[in-house]
Amino acid sequence: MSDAAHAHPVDPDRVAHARARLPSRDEAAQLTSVLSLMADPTRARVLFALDLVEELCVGDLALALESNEDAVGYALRLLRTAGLVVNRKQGRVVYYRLADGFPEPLREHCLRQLVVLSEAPAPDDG
Amino acid sequence: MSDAAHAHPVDPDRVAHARARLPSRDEAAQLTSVLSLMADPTRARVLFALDLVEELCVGDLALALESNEDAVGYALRLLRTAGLVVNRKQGRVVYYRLADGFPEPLREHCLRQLVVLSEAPAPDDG
DNA sequence: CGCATACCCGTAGATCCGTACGGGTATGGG
DNA sequence: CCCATACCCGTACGGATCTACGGGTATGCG
Repeated sequence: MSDAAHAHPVDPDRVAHARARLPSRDEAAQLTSVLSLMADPTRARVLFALDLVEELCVGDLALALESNEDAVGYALRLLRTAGLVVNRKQGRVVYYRLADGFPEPLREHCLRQLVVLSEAPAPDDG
Repeated sequence: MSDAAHAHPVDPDRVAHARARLPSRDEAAQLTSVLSLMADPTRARVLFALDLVEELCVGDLALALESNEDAVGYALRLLRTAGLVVNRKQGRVVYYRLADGFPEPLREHCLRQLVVLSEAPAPDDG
């Protein structure tokens, strides 16, 4: 029977405590959707690049990432739709930069911090 | 032609600058894999719950999340494989808690901070 | 020893995501 | 006016990811 958990909570107190403070599944989905946007190599590197040089057009972005325009274009589409980046059109060229309201703690503590974390491997399964 | 970007960089200087400092695609994949682990409603709530009450068995976790054992079991498997949570077996019951080396900044600045961010909607596409 | 519980694992199915491709629009130059 | 450039969009395909299901192992109880 995998469909249901046990009927007798082992720690009813802790279950109630967690249950009361836990974000709802809908709230969790909302905040994880933001996280999902950075949880992709291409998008993460796009954000890194824009953080480094402030502004870059699509073609240069593809060059900097050693990627192609398709991948970068798709990444920018999602980032733009989410409002994490904004664009400025000058002639035929479209320049992208991080949005003014780009989450500072997210950039500082997620992206940059994760570089450090990825260098510290996790212990094996128990 | 979507396969290649333009041959003439608009800002060769910025391209070179970004290219030199950018994490490689492999490094990016490694750090985004960590991010991907939290970028799921079930796993994020599991981590939230364990952060709140320190220790919880699988069944109680499913109760607290109002989920089923399958979803929680799968979430714990990935979290455990990645070394983000550890388990302790007492009799038939398996208790889970956050790993000792669980990234503090990740918990503090990603999970908790994202709750605030999710409440500030992003502007529309430009 | 036989049964129920608590959890784990492997597999199949559905669903989502990222990439590749073709075509379209707007700008700029000859 | 015609063509090349820079970028965007819609579609189709391959791959990854999550869920659901059946079965397996270990513990505790009578």
